[in-house]
Amino acid sequence: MSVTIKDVAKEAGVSVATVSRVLNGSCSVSEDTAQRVNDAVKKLRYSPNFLGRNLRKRETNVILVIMPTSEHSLYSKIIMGMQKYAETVGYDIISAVTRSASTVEARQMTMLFNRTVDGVVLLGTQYDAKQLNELAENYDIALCCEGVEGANVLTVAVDDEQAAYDAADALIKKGHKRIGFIGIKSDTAISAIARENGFKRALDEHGIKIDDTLFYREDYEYDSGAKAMDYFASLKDRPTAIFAISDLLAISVINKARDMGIKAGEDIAVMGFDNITMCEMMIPKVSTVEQPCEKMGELVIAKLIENIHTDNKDNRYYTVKHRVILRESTGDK
Amino acid sequence: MSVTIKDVAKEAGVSVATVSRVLNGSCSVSEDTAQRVNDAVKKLRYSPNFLGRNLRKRETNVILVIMPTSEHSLYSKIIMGMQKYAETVGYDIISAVTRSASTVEARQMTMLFNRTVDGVVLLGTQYDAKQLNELAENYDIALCCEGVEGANVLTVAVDDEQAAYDAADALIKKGHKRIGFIGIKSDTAISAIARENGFKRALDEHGIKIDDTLFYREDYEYDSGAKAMDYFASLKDRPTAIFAISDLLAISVINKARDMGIKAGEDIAVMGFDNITMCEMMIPKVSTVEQPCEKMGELVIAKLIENIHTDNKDNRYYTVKHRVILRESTGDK
DNA sequence: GTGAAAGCGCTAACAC
DNA sequence: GTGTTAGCGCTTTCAC
Repeated sequence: MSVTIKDVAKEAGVSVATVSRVLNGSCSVSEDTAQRVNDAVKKLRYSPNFLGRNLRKRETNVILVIMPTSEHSLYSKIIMGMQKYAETVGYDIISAVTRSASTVEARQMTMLFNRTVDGVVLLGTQYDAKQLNELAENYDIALCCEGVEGANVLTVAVDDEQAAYDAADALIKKGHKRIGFIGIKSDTAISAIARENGFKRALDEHGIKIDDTLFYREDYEYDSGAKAMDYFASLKDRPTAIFAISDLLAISVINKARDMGIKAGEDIAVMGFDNITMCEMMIPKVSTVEQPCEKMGELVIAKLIENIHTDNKDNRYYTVKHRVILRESTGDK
Repeated sequence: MSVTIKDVAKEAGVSVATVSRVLNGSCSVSEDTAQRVNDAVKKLRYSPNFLGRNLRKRETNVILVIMPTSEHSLYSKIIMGMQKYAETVGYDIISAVTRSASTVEARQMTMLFNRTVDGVVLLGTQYDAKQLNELAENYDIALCCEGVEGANVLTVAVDDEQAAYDAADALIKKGHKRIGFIGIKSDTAISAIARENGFKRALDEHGIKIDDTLFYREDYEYDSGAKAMDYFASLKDRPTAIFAISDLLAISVINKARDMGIKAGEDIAVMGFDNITMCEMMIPKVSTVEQPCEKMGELVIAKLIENIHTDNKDNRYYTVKHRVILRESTGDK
């Protein structure tokens, strides 16, 4: 049915070895034979079977990205960055979605174990440090966006602590002293923890006392932002600003506030985190902390590919530069 | 380095054939040996190399989804539906992004040619009917979301003509007679053309004369919605409603209108198309036509897998049910 | 410069 | 019920 290297060899009147040489750009082939082979390839519309090639070469030049959801423009942008870079070095990026289920994640990891892919990037994972370290011993894996405490695995992420510090700092410099914080309940999500720590440090360094009633913690679901707003509005002394550790939460806050007759950017300042595409499409446009998505994607793939080709694995934690972006939701233009 | 079926065989004291039988659930293995093999597998942490397996079986159980962008929740949802279904039948879905470049699309298609995947679903494509028909002769491909005129290729999509008709019908029934239409300039995007046709038919059947000045056509970019709004606002007799063939355009219209002091849902009705996640997060919430994403994903994968396993290819055009959803942007609740 | 042949890891037909 | 072996399509020594 499908045409193989043998067919091409027969058609060109050469051996399969020669065909292989031509296809892989070996120099030790006469121009004349190369021409004949190329003609045969074209005539038969031959496309080499990568299962055979990869089996032989023991590599696939494919990297798998595993993520909790594909409905997050942050991830889309990171993957875009990965692909742009991968393309330049002859790799392909494919992706799979876990829906945050560890069973699904484990299933998808089999593509790594069974050599369907050369490496895996985890954009948030259910694995713990111990499991990751064990995996990293035998396979090439990397974390992106979200590190794992105690994991000695190649990681690329922003400095969440400093980023949250800078966000809070920006709010404080605008005169806010009562700032509500929206985080998540978790002692494993280290980005969330770091963001809370950075936020607290900013208050601290500016001599603002930490008021536990101004902390609302639930999860990343859209509704949680509205619930937080409900809560903050119920306080006798409402905060004048709110910092949410994700844009989606911030957007939910803004919408909920409007329902209550409170205008974000005028009556209350709201700052998110991530700089998802929607931030610019909202009214008001949402202030946030930008993660340099394409950069992160590029870096993690570059480092992972290096690891794939060496025994001396790089398991460092790379930090990329964030940027506070002030827009209408904090009263800026 | 990596452990193979041979190692397991040696460890268990059996032949590789027996190991293979145990792994693939052949019944003709004694419980005792099966136990020994399984023990060996566990002990050595063996995971079969799928390159070898797939090469031999001439299939990979992987389907590739190629799409123009990953930053579109419509696509994310469709892929989610694909994955949920694929999982139940032992297939994996992987995806790749073309950024609407035909060269990138062609490059990614090589994964089909070189047998890295068993089939491909195109979520919008740069190929024309002739090319698709040629491809479909030798490979298993399907279109989803967006058909191609004249392509005899398995396709799953909504009935765009009827869907747009229903959307316009809903606006007309609310009393609107001057309805602006935002489409795109293209004579190849058949969904866009069908939507325009459906829109016109609705006007027609309700005895509303078609006014060419109420048609604005550009592209799917976010900014185009704002430009359209600019244009419509400049008309001496402004339309009372606007139907955009994508939610993003509708959202852009709503935002631009607000900048102009025109409130969507009160001063002007706005209806989009797709029912992307953002529709529910906007203020006002956006009325739209829902495409049953998960259903579409499930159906196209089911049919494609059927095709993979038969010589009698199904190249029908399957239509799935759309649904008009009225929300605040058309003055509904 | 080119061909013959081994072998990547696996499955399946064929023996026994 | 189990082992031997051919071969999937390819790359890469090793000859010549």
